[in-house]
Formats: sequence, structure tokens, C-alpha cells
Amino acid sequence: MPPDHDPGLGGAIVTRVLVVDDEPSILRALRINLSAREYDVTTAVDGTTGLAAVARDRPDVIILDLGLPDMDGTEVIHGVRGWTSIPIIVLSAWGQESQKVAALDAGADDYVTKPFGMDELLARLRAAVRRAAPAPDEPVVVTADFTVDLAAKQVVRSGGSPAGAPAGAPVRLTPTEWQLLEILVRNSGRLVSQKQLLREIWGPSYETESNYLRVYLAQLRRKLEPEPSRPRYLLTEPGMGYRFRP
Amino acid sequence: MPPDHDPGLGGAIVTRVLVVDDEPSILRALRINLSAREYDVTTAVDGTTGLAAVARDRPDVIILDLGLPDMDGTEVIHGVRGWTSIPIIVLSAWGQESQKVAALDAGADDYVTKPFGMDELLARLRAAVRRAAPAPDEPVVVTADFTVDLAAKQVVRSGGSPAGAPAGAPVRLTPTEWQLLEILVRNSGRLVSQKQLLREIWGPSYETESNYLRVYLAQLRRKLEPEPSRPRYLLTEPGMGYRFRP
DNA sequence: GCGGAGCGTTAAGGATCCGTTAGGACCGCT
DNA sequence: AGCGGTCCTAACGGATCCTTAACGCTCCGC
Repeated sequence: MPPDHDPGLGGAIVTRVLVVDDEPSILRALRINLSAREYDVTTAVDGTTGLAAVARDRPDVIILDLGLPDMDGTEVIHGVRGWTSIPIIVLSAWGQESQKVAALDAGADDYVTKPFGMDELLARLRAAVRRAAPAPDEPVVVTADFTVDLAAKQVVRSGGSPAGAPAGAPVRLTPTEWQLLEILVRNSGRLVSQKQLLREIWGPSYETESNYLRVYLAQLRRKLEPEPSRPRYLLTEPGMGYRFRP
Repeated sequence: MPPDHDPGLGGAIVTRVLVVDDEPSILRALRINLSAREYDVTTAVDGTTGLAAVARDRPDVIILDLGLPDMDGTEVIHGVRGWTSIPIIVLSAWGQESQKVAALDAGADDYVTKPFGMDELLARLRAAVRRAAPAPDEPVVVTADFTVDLAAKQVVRSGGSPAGAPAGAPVRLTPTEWQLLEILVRNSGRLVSQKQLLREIWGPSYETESNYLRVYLAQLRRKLEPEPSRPRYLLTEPGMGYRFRP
């Protein structure tokens, strides 16, 4: 596991952090450290503008100082928790036991006392974001003839092509057939070499058994293709490998 | 919101805490304080018995001391995170910055340094449990033949199919049968691998005992399916797992 | 033309997996 | 102690799947 947070593929997935604090020095330190680690940072200096920023920017996580000039920290927490469950990490001076308890019970997710180590704060940040991530989303691939649901591990017919099968009917795939289809669909549009397929399904010692691929490709085509003899989705690239065309 | 944790309706829902620590004094203090607040407490004195206790007791939350005699704390965390996402609160001596980061990145949910205030620990405990609560989902699943109420842990017959049983009659399920049904219904439509089922019901060391699943699936089908020999709801995907179709 | 390589198709044997049943162990209760 | 309920374990027939081999086809280079 990489020690730093996931930078995302192509930089598309950036974690957005809202820092609510009235001390310029802390604001500055956090902005520098978080930006350096590819977080998207926005800031607010009091509770009122903080709440407005939450509603406007929808950050992925909130770092909240309890000692704000305009309102009590727990009020801010309640104001956020009233309508969302965005993780909140609370920042506060040392030794305020009861304040800690109140903040956590108000709905805060974590608590860090000042002075704090930046590494620790970053680690807690990663933990909070990781917890909030609902799931490694469910990819669904749809074609004119069938639909592949990777999460449910299921294929359903879209437009009953082979011999008028009813739309919405599930297609029964064996474990090996499913593995093969999953790899091809996950590399949708890209060419996958036979060696890679054989290695991922049967193991490294089967890299030359291209026979297996021909057998299972034929079975998959018979179950999925409108015209198995002239494939529209599961294409062969002679001498190279196979490709799924959406 | 009440300052103390939810006592549950009728006392049926009790939060179960596993404490893994080798210092008798801390063990004793936690046991007293947690029991007084109506938590169900079990303990373990090293990593090995701790991991075994997790698999056996399925606590709702784990309090883990990093300074164990037999293994490194992060190893314990990895051992737990390998198969479940039960919240883990880590306990450790003051000033071990790098240890904190390692534990949090290994998958711990929170971190408390010794000496700690009992009030703070309790607050963090409540926060961890609250976060783990999946949400007030839709706790009722209805089919043409029976209705599953996740919240009430009850199944009632809808259209008295097997041998003219009256509609509305409750179906008696054993604890194991209920666990199995609950997991399948919560993943409604999705395929659940037998390894996952075995892990969540019997623990990670039973991942190969697919025998159990066959026995209990048969019992569930006999109680719920109109035609147990040709299942409409509890489907088998040979070699892959089982699926509940609504 | 001719032969080989790569691919598609089919079928059969053997291995694996599943449904079902039954009996004994273990627990809580009367 | 007796009893009902639940859980674990083993065994067996049957269904399903994997492996393997064989054959026809097309596309090349020779």
C-alpha cells in the first residue's frame, strides 16, 4: 500500500479538503502541506463562512478548528451533520477533555490536539477519506445485445438476439467464462494478449496453451454474440490476442 | 442525541467490544468502565488470541494495544483487515509518531495515546461505532412468496405457497440460517462468493468448508422456496457462489 | 498448388461441485 | 436426567464444469 493517498488515474480523482481555522499560521502550514500532496484545499476563517463553504464546495473532508471567533465548534459540527455525513477532523488546543467528548458526540469523526505532527494529521486524513469511500464503484458495461455488471457478476440480455431470448434474461456463465469476459471487459477497447489472458486465468505455466482460449472464446460467443460466427464484440486479432469492443 | 451510546430497543442490541492488551491494569480499567456503560466486553492478551477472538466473537469494535508481546501491532491490523472492516481503535504509548502513521495506514480507524482519558476513549468509541453503522437502509425486502424484515430479523410468508401455509405466518429460522439469508438479501441481486459467506458466518479459517453452505442453503430453500428443488430466489452459480434474486 | 500455422468448433472422459439425507455432539430448558 | 432444538460432519448420487484431443477452415509463404 502506498504511504500517500491515491493521486487518481490521470489526476481526475482529487480529494478536496476544507480547512476552517482562524489562525493564519496554521492555515498557511496546512495549505502548503496538503497542496504538496495533491489535495485540493479551500479555506475559511470562521464558522459562518465555513458552513457556507461546505454547502458550496462539497469537500470530501473537513478539518475544523474548535476555537473559532464567531461560534462554538460543536455548533458548526451540528450545522454540517444536519444534512451530510462528510467526515470532520477536529483541531483543538491541548487538554480540553470535555471539549473533545462534546465534539465527537456532536458527530466529529476524529480529533487532533495542537500542537500536532503533520504526519499524524495526514495519516488521520487518509483514514477518514478511506472510511468515507463507499465502495470501489460498480462498473457496468452496456452493449446493444447484452449488459455486463462487474459488481453483481452478472450478464443479462438486452435485446434478445439469439433465437428470440427475452430481454432481461440472465446469461449463465461458468467461472472460467466469467473470468475471461471480466478481463476483456475491464480492458474495454484495448487489446489483451493471449499470454496475459492465459497467465491471469490459468497461471504462468499455461502461457502457451492457446487452445483453452479458443475453446472458451467460442463458448462466450455462442452465449453472447448475435452471430457467433461473425463476432461484433469479442474480436480476434490474429497472432496477437483478443479485444472487447463496446 | 443522548450522550451515552444507544442501549437498543428492549436491550437486544448491545455493542460488543474486544480489548486486546497485555497490561492487566488497563484491561481491568477498560473492562470495568465499558461494562458499566452496558458494553459487552471480551478480552485477549496477545495478538494471536486476539485474532482468534475476532474471528470467533465478531465484536462490533476492537480496541488494540500496539505493544503486544507476540507480534507487531500493524500485523494484527492487517490480519483483521484482510477479511473484515470492523472498526479498530489503536492504543499506544505517547510520542511514537511513526507508529501512529503506520497503524492508521494499515487500516486502523482511530488512535489514542496513553495515558488517555477514559471519557475521550469512550467518545472515540461511540464515534467509531456510529460511523460503522451502515445507515438506516431499506430494511424490508418483499417477494411474491415471503417478506424479509432486516430490522425486525423476521421472515413472514406472503402467499402461503408450500402446502397452503397461511399468508402472514412467521417463518422460524435458526441463527445460522438467518445470518446466511441476511447476507444474501443485503447483497440483493449481487453474486456472493462462497468464500465471503463462509468468512462472514463462520470466520476466515472456514473458507473451504463449502459443505456448510450446501446444508444451510438446502434448509433455507425448504423453508422459503415454493419449489425447493427448483429455486426462484436463492440461486446457485456453480463454482462461483450464491445469489438472491428479488 | 502445397504445406504449415493459427483459429473455430465439437465431443467425450474425468474431475469437481452441488443437493440431499441422516446421525451424533452439544447446548439450554423443564 | 430427559428432551427438543441447533449445529457439525460424513457420505452418495447426480449435475456441472474443465481438460484434452481431433478435425475443418482460412490465410500465408514457398
